[in-house]
Amino acid sequence: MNKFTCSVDQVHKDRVEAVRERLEDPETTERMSTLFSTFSDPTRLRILLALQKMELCGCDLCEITGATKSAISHQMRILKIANLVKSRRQGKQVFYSLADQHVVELLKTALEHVKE
Amino acid sequence: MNKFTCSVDQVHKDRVEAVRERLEDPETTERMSTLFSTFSDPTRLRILLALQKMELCGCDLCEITGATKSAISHQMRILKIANLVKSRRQGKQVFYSLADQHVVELLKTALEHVKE
DNA sequence: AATACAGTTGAACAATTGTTCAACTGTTTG
DNA sequence: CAAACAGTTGAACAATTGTTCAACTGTATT
Repeated sequence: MNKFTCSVDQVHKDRVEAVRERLEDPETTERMSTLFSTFSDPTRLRILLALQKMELCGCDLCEITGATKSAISHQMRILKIANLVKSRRQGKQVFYSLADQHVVELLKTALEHVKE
Repeated sequence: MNKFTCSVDQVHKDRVEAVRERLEDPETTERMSTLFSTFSDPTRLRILLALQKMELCGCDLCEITGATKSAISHQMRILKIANLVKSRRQGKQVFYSLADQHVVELLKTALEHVKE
């Protein structure tokens, strides 16, 4: 017997095949899981929720989240790579804002879910 | 100077206050991040996407994801605790299905996002 | 009653990851 | 030009977490 799977002859070969055909491709699921990962960290999530209210600089985000400048900077890098936020420099400060409307929609759907 | 935050006297006390008032409470953000975490694992995500197509037993999920029975079982436990899937036993097998419609909506929104 | 199959459980292990620390760059102000 | 402030960077550390392994439970079949 195969160690990694069950003996499929006995269980729903038809169903497995049908699901396989309709299932999203590996690249898509990989992207989706990465997207969810980005939203799953408490600090990043609060950053996104805060930026949903208004544009904010790094120090504002430190104050709001209670994280250090370094921690915020590391997280903003991840959020920028994920194309979830954009930034603009104004003098000594860097202002961050949400990159697109999809973010808002995902936050809204999740918010509705946790509030039942 | 406070090691954990910046010297706020110099940066947007008004903005920080405004965001603080409108920001979702800690319990809500905690729940949201937990929800996103549950969706962020590739195996769990593919399980959810598969169950979106039809009800499946544990062995079907082994075949579809390529994971062992043990790994699937561990993940199903997490998904059940999170109230994302429900299960029913039929003889030797346990059939799983999505617990509610919110899951579908979240998957749909994320899917739209990654497909641009 | 014995065997086979589906699924569960808990401990151990490896991999990932968020934060901290220290040193750094860039911009403004005195 | 020097000091102060905002932010960046990379290495190190600790915590979390998904998988594996081995032993187990429960159900059906012979």
